[in-house]
Amino acid sequence: MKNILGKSFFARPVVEVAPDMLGKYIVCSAGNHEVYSKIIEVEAYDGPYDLACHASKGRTKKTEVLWSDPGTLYVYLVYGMHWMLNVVTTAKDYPAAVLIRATVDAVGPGRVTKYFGINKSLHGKIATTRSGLWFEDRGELISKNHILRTPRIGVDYAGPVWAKKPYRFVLDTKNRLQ
DNA sequence: TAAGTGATCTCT
DNA sequence: GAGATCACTTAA
Repeated sequence: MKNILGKSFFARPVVEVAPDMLGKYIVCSAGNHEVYSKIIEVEAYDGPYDLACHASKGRTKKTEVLWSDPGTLYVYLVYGMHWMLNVVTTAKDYPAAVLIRATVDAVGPGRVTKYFGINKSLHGKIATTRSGLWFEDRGELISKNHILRTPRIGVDYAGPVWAKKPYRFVLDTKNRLQ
């Protein structure tokens, strides 16, 4: 069973979408074949008041994609060398996104994008059609008991409240095997 | 543990 | 234009 995740999947509060993405697959078309991998770790960034979310810095040329339709890809470079892959969620004109932090084949957000060959060319592209990059539900059921919640990584600057929000979702190691 | 790397933002 | 700041990785 391979169901592509559509706009309705992403058009929900980001703290609901994020854990639901665990166990789903990222699929990326590469020439005449497809590269895919199962998602095992994500983080949620929720709106203009979340100081860890880029949208809290204001709507700029860099961040404006966050205000796009749910299912839009938000890709940007950090530390001059690592691309981060995010998916816009919730609703158009509400800036929230899920950061893909790890798959079974690539642990670490910078390594995920390297594994799939992702760069700025996907920034602003829609992820709900079978072109470029999209997400699939391959029928793997994930029990809530197997999802760990922790604070997000690398966002200490966001202040005591937002830095501590348990917006990081990790699939229990026993359930990572493909 | 710290260097590497570059886009972007916040002052001048 | 200069300086600071990053949702990180790697090698040591």
